[in-house]
Amino acid sequence: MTRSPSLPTRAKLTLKDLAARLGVSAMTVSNAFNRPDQLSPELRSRILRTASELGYDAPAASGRMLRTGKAHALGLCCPDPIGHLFADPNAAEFMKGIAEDCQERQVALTILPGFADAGHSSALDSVALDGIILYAAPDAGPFLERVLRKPLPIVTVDGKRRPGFASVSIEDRPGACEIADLVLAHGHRRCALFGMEIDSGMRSRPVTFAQLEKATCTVTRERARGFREAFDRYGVAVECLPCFEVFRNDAEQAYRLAQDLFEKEKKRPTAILCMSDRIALGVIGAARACGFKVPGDISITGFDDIPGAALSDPALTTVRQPARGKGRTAALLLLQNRNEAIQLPVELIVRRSVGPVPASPPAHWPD
Amino acid sequence: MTRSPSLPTRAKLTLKDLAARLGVSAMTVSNAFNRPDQLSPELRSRILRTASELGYDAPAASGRMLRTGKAHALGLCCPDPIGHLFADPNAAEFMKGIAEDCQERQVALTILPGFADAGHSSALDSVALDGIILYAAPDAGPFLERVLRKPLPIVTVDGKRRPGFASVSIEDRPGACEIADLVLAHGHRRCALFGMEIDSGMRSRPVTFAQLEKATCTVTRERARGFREAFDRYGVAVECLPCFEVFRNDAEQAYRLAQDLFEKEKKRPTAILCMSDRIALGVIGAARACGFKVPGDISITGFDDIPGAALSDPALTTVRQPARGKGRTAALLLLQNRNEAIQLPVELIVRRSVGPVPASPPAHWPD
DNA sequence: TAAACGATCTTTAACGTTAAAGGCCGTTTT
DNA sequence: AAAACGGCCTTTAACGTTAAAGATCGTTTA
Repeated sequence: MTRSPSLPTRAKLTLKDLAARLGVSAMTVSNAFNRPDQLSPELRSRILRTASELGYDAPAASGRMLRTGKAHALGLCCPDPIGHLFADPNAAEFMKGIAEDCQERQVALTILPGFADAGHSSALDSVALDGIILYAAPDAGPFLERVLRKPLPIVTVDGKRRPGFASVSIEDRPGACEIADLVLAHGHRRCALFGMEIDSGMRSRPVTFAQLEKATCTVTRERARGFREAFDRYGVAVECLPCFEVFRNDAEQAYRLAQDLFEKEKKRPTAILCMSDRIALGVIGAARACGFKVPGDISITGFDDIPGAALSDPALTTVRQPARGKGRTAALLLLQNRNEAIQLPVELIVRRSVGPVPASPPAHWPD
Repeated sequence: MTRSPSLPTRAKLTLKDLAARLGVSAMTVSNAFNRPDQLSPELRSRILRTASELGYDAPAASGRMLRTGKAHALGLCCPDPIGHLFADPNAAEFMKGIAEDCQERQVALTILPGFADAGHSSALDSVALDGIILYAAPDAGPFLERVLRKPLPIVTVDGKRRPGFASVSIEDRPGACEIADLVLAHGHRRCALFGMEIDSGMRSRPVTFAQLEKATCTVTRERARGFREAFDRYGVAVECLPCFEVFRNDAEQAYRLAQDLFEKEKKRPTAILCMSDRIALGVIGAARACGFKVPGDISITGFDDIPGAALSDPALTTVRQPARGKGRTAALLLLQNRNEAIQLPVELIVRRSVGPVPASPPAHWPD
């Protein structure tokens, strides 16, 4: 099936071809497209008309890029599979923020695929970009190294701050501390902690608090430390709390881990602190599936304040982070070539998922 | 703040510079990166080592692109603001599908910004791409024209099929017909219809069925026609049904329109057919806010089967479309340069949001 | 022993564009 | 009348890369 039998075949035309055809210089044709003030209106319209007739669309981007050095595209690097950016509501909000800026400035947003394997064949080297947003990268690893070597402006988001690179992050630690404080102030002492991934190992599992605190994933680590600050203040030994690592921030995995916890754990937590709303939503689901009332039997908190957090049942008490603002800020730093480290504020959002410690434990729970 | 004071300043190095420094030809350096079999391992490692020392990262993408003609990127064009792609669950699933293919083939996914205004300055002309996925484009308009003129492989998704262009769509009409049939088979006759946008006018409003049927937005139009087929079969005059256009498929807008309908409309519908799950979810919310039971008082149906559809209360009866498969297929057609028109099947998913016509109308509803 | 070969590296010539400088000519300034 | 100017178009020279063909030389084949 041919493209369009009626139209003149789109043999690849260039500025030069057009120029030859018109009897003008290539430069003049270029100017017709890019700098209307550089030639007479008549000639310009003649050029554009002929271009249109011949099926010449516009100066080729690749030639222009080589010459001008501008790719008109911002790259987004993310160690997780790309689908994650669309599946995770918090990531999606972040992307929306970037997208808004890109839209305004007429710059494309290029999502880079993760690595297939080693070797120099990765798309990272083949795609033309004006800058890179490195999202949620772990503290180290070959992926990171490769990206950081790129001779491009780079801004790291939700990652370790690196001297010489722009960065955007949020108040992970203070936020975690504040919400843990809220839970502790309600009298809870026996708590369980659900965190995001610790490193690039792909699994969900029970872990120690120390492991969370030493996560190579910055966000996990910082939120863990925030939790510790609050627990320390109340004299609660954080090492004794049951902790869990949830792979890729997935609600279902959190659901399963929580179910396990509810079924097996002897010491019953009266509150569960989750490092993300997605996890919290999964845990709430598990709690209800096991017959517990939230917050009557168990209090549960989240982090992020994703759009669904207010709509859950019960509405989730959480820490709001400006995910979209994070995206806008990152794009802005890149587009304005500003090398700054910016930390955005968070806000405690008290809804209905935290209550006082239940007078008596749920009947069917072993004490 | 300088980038990295300790490293040698990243003056822009080229293959040539490196080659000169090493005393070899530029071609050999190029081969060191791209075709290891073309030179001795010793020389290659010497080259790579020196490159690393000098801070030469990899052959510049812009040069490579010009020479090879490959951009290693697929473009995504969407007439709506980019944020939509992340906000709309169905669009997000579609994007995930594309992303999966891109990931596998190590191709980047470039999201193009919509148009700022007229003129040739749009990113569409400045960004290098290997192909374009045109998503949910209306049947006509300047945006469309511009995109279709591009001398690139193009696949239209959820849009009008055009001779000479690849396309991917789903069974919108049969799906709509089938679910309308289900509702009618339950005895419902007095129905209301909620559709997506009709054209690029940005508003939500009551419309006539004829307007829906003539929408320039292909999906809206096709689903309307599917509805008509079913209603015709049952001898129900579709022209008399209250219809609504919901701007940008937004749940909140649907909520408001539905509230209006419940408050003002004399003839009370016993069923509401929505052209998307998002709309349906909004309508369900409005129904409950007005004190109606679903499906006790009103039956409500959706379309798409987004992830949230099964989780809503009541679980939504809807038509499942393979949104992710749509994405994969589109990317595949582009990457394999296949010029085909593919229509993917849909499936009726019966859950709990459709019931029989209530024996008596809700007490507080005027008859 | 001559010819063919393979491994390794080099040379040449684009790929399509645009920044910068230059030429030409009619008009205005001094 | 010479000089300066501005409008309009052209020339030149990259931008950084790689496909294709060529050179060189030691080794294998006929």
